[in-house]
Amino acid sequence: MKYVCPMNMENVRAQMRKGVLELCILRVLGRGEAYASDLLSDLRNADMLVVEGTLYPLLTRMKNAGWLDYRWEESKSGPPRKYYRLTEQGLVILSDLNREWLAFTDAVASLSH
Amino acid sequence: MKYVCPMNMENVRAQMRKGVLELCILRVLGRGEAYASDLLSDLRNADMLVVEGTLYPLLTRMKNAGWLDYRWEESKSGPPRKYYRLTEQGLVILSDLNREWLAFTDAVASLSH
DNA sequence: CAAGGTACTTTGCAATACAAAGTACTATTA
DNA sequence: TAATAGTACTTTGTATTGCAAAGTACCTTG
Repeated sequence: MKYVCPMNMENVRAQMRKGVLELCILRVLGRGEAYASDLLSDLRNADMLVVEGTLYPLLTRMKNAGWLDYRWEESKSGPPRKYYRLTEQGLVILSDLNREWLAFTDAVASLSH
Repeated sequence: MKYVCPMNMENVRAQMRKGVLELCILRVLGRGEAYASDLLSDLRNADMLVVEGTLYPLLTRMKNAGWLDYRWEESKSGPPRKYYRLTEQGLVILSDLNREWLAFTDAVASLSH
């Protein structure tokens, strides 16, 4: 069975999003703590389409890396929520990634001509 | 064996690059035809680290998608080279991706606050 | 207690970047 | 001409990870 290349615009858009998801999550959390649904709506409002199956594992990875931690909070309308916030290390990473992102967009711009 | 999260800065940088590699390649080819080594040095000059094992399969995928084609050219110092250039469709895709990239950087910027 | 909504988790698959090894052509040098 | 080095393209195997979809669990409402 021959491999078929799924090269198309929507796929490329998705690829772009992948690379900066961490940065985007850190940025949103830089505004204050939030739980997964908050993050999902903030990211979607910014046209950064994300689904649960992507976000939850990513939050777990970032938490394991020490960038985030969370506290449980009871909800009036459902199960308890994990409210994530930046750790001190997460703040440093956010600032590193912001710098990285600037350098990166410059690099892409330099290829325009 | 427990999965260990490789969440670190270098990995995130690599993720960022992945998403825009197609765009960068199209941009370089927008300046004129080029073969793989040309592309590698242009991309590296722009700090977009890429290795052969990444570039060659990607060029093949883009060619299969109809974005690129190539012609063979003899070389005085080695085996013949595949000179890639944008197809008409590739030009359209490049302009689409440029627009996409603008919208995308705006979206990321909107998350800053 | 059944149904529905919310929140978090898990599983399986597909896409793909990369390292590393492989194939092949040309020029140089002994 | 045989060996070596340089260049160019290809292939293979592995690891990462986004996503769809299904699963688990908690809470409220009728």
